[in-house]
Amino acid sequence: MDNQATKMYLQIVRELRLLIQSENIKPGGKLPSERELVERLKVGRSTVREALRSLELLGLIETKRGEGTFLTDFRNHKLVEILSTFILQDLKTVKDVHITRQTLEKEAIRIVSGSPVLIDLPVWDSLLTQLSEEGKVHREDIIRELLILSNNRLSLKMWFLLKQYGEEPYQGYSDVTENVYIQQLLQAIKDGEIEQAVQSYNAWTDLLTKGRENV
Amino acid sequence: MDNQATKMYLQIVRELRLLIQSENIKPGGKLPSERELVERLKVGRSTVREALRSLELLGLIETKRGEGTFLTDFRNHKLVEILSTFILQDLKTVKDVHITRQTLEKEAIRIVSGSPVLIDLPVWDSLLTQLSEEGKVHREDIIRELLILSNNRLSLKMWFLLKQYGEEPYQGYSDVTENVYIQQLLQAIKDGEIEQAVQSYNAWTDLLTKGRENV
DNA sequence: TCACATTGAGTGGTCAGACCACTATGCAAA
DNA sequence: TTTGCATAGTGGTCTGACCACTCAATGTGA
Repeated sequence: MDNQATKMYLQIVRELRLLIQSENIKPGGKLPSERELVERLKVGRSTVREALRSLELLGLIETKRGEGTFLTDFRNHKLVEILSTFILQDLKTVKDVHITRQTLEKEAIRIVSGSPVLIDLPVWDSLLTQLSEEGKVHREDIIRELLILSNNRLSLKMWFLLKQYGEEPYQGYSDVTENVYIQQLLQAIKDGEIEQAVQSYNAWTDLLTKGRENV
Repeated sequence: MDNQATKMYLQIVRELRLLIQSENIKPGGKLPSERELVERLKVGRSTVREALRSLELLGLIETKRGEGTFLTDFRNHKLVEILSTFILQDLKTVKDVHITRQTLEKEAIRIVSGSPVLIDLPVWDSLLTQLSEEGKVHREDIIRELLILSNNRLSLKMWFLLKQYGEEPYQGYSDVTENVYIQQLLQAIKDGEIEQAVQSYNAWTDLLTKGRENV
């Protein structure tokens, strides 16, 4: 019936976004019933429900049996609002996604490197050891550790989202050069050398990005 | 059949996690087909699909028509736990919002200051003039200009959102000290002195934030 | 009139079955 | 051996049917 590459339920998620906007449905407000959405969007109910379930798991909507579906009242949960734009709207420019993501990563590096407590954690030595013994450490493992330690859940959450919705631009590019940068980064963090750490990060990232086209 | 308060599809999400663990399905690995899950979990296929769709929107799984459902290629299944935790309870602090926002602002400053083209724009002189003549420039005007010039729509959008949904911690705090920092910032941008610009920004922001803590 | 019980419409929750579109696989034909 | 095609298996979608629940209109008895 529908050869679209984009899956129907994602289409519906977008439609819902527009609907909420055009009908000015506010947090706590009621959305059209599933059966009404079926008519208006000309899709099956199960498909509508797949879209709604996804949004519910994300905390964007709330369903009450016998009553209806409601926009989550996130007056106190602004996080959700931010997440919703990521999910509901298209992040077109891949480049923007990558840069923003790198911004978050760099800030995490700055925060961690600037914390006397965090730079003394054994994890850095552990990673350095792994690097020298196994010859490889996954980029994501390091970055994730940094984001988590920087202790900003909002940033961490955004990072996850950006990571998911922007394709991974860093291919398995393991070679000696990369390992040097990684080692520099880890060492700089250990030493609390903030700008040196960022610089190593940049060099590392540039190396991995270079393999790609002039995006 | 099921009067449980917990919704079935959430139950299935949990079951899936257990299943992944017990069968040691690794990232990239294949999950049981929808029809097999129906038999094993004794539920309807649409219910299974609701659970799968949610996980897909979260980026935890990936589905390929004609092939099957696969675990997204994460390094650690710890990610799943972390994400789940986020979904279940959204602990956010206003502080996180502010810090994340400042991260975006600082990156914009770095980008603009590092661009020979951007630092030569007349807008900086214009703002400096306004500052000396009128004795005041709105913080938001400057920051917005920076964000826009940094030419990253995603960051700009995120910034707007954070600004809108996180309360504004910086209110009319105009005094001589603040103007000094603003002037330093603008001058540093003009000169292309990246770190000096960031430093001025930090001092400026600290000043405004400090005034608020006493409230 | 008032308080309470009943009923019915509307809504989300779940299930079963039916197609469709796509993919991989194995077997038969060249 | 290589090629081509039929087929089984998979996700994608739709339909219709119940169930469980909520709410408000309705009805009923004191």
